[in-house]
Amino acid sequence: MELVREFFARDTVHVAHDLLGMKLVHQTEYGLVSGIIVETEAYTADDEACHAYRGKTERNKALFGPVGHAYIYRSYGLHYCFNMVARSNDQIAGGVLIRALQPIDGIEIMHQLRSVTNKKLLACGPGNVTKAMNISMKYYGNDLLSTSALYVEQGIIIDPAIIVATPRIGISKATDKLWRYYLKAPIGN
DNA sequence: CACCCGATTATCT
DNA sequence: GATAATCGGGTGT
Repeated sequence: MELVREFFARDTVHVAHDLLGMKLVHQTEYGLVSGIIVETEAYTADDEACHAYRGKTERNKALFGPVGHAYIYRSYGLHYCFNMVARSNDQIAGGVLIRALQPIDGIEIMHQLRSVTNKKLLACGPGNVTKAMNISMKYYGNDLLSTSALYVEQGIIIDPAIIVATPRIGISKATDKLWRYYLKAPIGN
């Protein structure tokens, strides 16, 4: 079951919270890989830690584009990080960083794409999510709600009681905002 | 136009 | 725990 566009046309922080439990699917050249989203972070245009904070550039333009599309950027010149564009009508830009997945389909493929065997660590960390899912810049700006190789769909229902909010990781500004969400307990299949 | 540094991670000690 | 790898915006000359 696919998500509706309106899901992403809400406050970025709410979307980041609600994306937990959703399923990210990628039809790769090696086969189908998918995982349940278990960790996210919200970034909005009025937030100093957000790439869109200083205005629109060639690199971050997707954050200003249509909601439900992909924003992908290179981090530290080495890794790729995957975001979903989400914002309400009164926000000019915003996105949700996908920090970790619980692998569901194509676990063998992920093993080949990465060199770790521990399933818990397969797609843990934003750079590792893109590596394990084989997501590259070719999906920059792609619609994640239309039928294509890379999309999100309804996953499992998460008990709000097991969702934890903490400051975001790896940033030096706006660390007072509790915009990182993850699951306190591992989820069963 | 040069310099600085980051929404990170693998690898080494 | 510390550090290298590596690239393109942002900032200020």
